[in-house]
Order: sequence, then structure tokens, then C-alpha cells
Amino acid sequence: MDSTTTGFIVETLTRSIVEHRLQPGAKLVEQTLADQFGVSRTLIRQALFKLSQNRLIRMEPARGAFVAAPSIAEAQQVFAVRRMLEAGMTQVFIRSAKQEHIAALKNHIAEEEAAVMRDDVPGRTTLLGDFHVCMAQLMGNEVLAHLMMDLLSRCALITLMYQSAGAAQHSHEEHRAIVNALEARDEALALRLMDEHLRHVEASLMLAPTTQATT
Amino acid sequence: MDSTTTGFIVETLTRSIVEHRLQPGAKLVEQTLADQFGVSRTLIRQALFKLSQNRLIRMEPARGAFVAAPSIAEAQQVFAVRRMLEAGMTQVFIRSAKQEHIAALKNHIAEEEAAVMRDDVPGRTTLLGDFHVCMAQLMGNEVLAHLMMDLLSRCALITLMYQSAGAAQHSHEEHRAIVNALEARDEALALRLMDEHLRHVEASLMLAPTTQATT
DNA sequence: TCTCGACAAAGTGTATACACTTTTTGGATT
DNA sequence: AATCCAAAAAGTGTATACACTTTGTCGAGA
Repeated sequence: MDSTTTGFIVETLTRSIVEHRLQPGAKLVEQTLADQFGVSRTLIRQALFKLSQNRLIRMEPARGAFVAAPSIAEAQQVFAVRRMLEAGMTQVFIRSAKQEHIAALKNHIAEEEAAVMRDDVPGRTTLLGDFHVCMAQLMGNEVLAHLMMDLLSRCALITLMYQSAGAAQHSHEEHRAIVNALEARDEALALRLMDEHLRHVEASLMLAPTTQATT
Repeated sequence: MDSTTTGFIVETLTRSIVEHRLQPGAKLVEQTLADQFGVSRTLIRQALFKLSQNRLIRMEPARGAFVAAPSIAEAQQVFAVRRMLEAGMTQVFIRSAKQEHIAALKNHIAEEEAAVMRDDVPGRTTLLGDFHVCMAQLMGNEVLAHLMMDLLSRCALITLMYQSAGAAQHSHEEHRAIVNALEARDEALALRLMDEHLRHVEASLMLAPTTQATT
């Protein structure tokens, strides 16, 4: 399985969805995609199934695959989980991180800044999310890292739909503050900042709850 | 997708694996399974793919599917994630749970006890894991509940391989203590008990690290 | 005009066929 | 006897065919 052909299709479709070339609710017809990619429906179906696991699309029996339009309620649940998990993660991180790990985070933050500055919407969304994935990866826990990627891909769509440039800027600054707290090994502060950060991101999304119709 | 036929195959295979009728490392040949279930390889492949997402089997390109034999290292990572996540979960639960939710947990514990008493190995493993899933479900957060199910199915195999009757008994008693702390709304105690509980379960597994060869 | 139903078109669900890769087998050579 | 190579067998990867479901269209009847 996943002979890189399927992987390529998944990546391409993911980009199309995340960059809004495919709108939430749009139908993905198997034969059409098969023609476009020059493969059979078999591989397309494999790819669609993977995308449905990532919650980027939704599959309805005998009706087909549709680009997901995650509800506000679902996003709130995802953020609730992230607050629970990332509090613990921050705690373990601050106790075990070496200086080089913190340097890696600083490096990441520089990339974030560049993306925010040049107003690169898909780029900044990815990077702002990757900050959290990056922390997980630096801890050397594959399971945790994979889980964070999953959670972030899951709210990537809604973040993209609702996040303003201002909110992105704010998010970036909060990341910087968190890293400073980590470097100072101030556990209480880091925990508080992380919790507030996640609440802020969530709150910024809720400001425009009626933009997107459900499908 | 998942026209219940695939679902049935997944459930049947899951039971076979969890109840050790299929041993870790065993190969799953598609045509053989297709004949047994009376379907084509197409549906078998769908089912195998789902099982691989649950980490119950491992798929190697062009070589086939094998029953997973999760490593000790992987189990440790899963438990680390569970400690991070369930601390937060316990905290939120104790602050928001109604009396009826605590009653539901007590009810679950009664079932656990029965399974432990009658020495029903697959049953007790499932129920002991479900205690944690149950908490998540009672909180009304679908995402959290699904995540817990995922994490638990992921270490179900290794738990089954390594958990002794004594450890199961111990686990059950710790669940009881946790529920008592929840009912008393003693947050600090509940957090401590949950953390210790997860460490105990993990420690009990590590006692016999050389039983199963890798594959 | 509106509603209902039958028919056609489009699309998904499953089975099967065939190509390609891996594994096994059986001998020939050393 | 042991090793290596080639051919056969077994098994996976992908494409295609066909059945069945859903959706859209068009005309008849009220």
C-alpha cells in the first residue's frame, strides 16, 4: 500500500483543499479525479479514504466524497482536547528540553515571522500549526507527534476559513512568549501562556460563526 | 464506504487478533481471507487498511499484512501521551461532571469487577480500557472520546500480551479509587491517582519485555 | 402550474482480470 | 554437502467491468 502514487494524490488534494482551490462542501467525483491524475479509480479511492481519516473530506455511503466543512462545535472540541494535551506536553517539555531544542523552536519562530510578514496565508497557517507539532517532535515521542499532526490537520480547514491576518500576527507573538517562558524554565508561566494562547486562537475563530453554510 | 460488510470484517479480525487466535507477526493473506469471508479481495483490502490505521496490523509494500507486535518503546510513548492527556481530562471532568456521570462510572466499575472475578481475559482488558474511554464519552466531547479509543486500541495488544491477572485486579482497584476521588471532588488527589495508575499499568507491562520476539 | 412517477444519466460498490514483485523450489555447480 | 541461480508458485498492486444506488429530467394527470 501507499506506493507513493497514492501518497502523491493525497498530498495534491490536501494542498488543493487547504489552499481553497477546492471549496468546503465540493463534491469529489472519483472518475474525474482518476482522469486528472491519469490513474484508475482504485488509487483515487485509496487516497479519498486516507483523506477521510484526516477529516479533510467526508464520505457518504453511495453518495460520494465531499470536502469537509468542520462545524464550530467540532472545532471547539478539538481545541478542548488540545488544551488538555498541550498543557501536559508543555510541562514535560519544560522539564526535559535541552538548549538545542529551544533553539530549534526559536528557529521555527523566525520562519513563522517571515510568513506572517509576507502575508502568505497557507504558509502561515501551516507554520503556526507546525509550531505545536515541532514541540512534540523535539520531545522524541513519535506517537505524540503524530497525534498533534492529526489534531492540527483537523482544524487546519477551519483555521484557514476564519483566521484573520491580525489573529495570525497575534498567534505568532504568543508563540514567541511561550518559547521565552520555556527558555526561562518558568513552568507556571509557560503553562498559563499555552492555555491562553489556545483559548485566544479558538476565540478568534468563533467571531465569525455564520460565514460558512453547513453541507 | 463501510457498507457494514467491511465493518463486520474489521470487527471479526479485531476480535481474532485481540483474543490471540491470530498471533502477533502472523501473515494475513488477502485471498485466504476473501475466501473465508466469502467476499472479494477488494473488501478485504479495505478492512486491512482500516486495521493498519488502528495499528492492529502492519502493512509492508508488496509483502503483505502482518499482525502487529507493538514494541515496548511504542507502548511507553503511548503511555506518556496518555499521562499528558488524561491529567487534563481528569481536571476538566472533575470540574464539570454531574452526579449522574459519576454514577455511570460506578456502574462501569461494577462490570469491571465481574470480568476480573471470572478471569475473563479479553473481557477484562476491554473493560479496563473502556473505563478511560467512558470518562471521555461522559464529557460529551466526541473528538476526545474517539482519541481515547484510538490510544487504547493501540496498546490493547501489548496489554493483552503482558498483563497478568494480578495487574488487572490492581488496575481495577485503582479505578475505584479514582472514582471516589472524583466523587469527593478532590482534584489534587484524582490527578495524582490517575497519574500513578497509568504509571503502574505501564510498569506492570515492562516486567516481561523479552516475551515476544519482534517481527 | 404543481405534483408525481417513470426513465435516463451519473456515480458509487464490489468482483474480477492481469501485471509485477516476492518467495519458494529444485537442480546444477563447486 | 553447501551455495547459487533459474524457473515456478504465491501474493500483492492496479485497472477494468458490471451491478446497484442515487440523482436529474421530462411528461402525464390533477
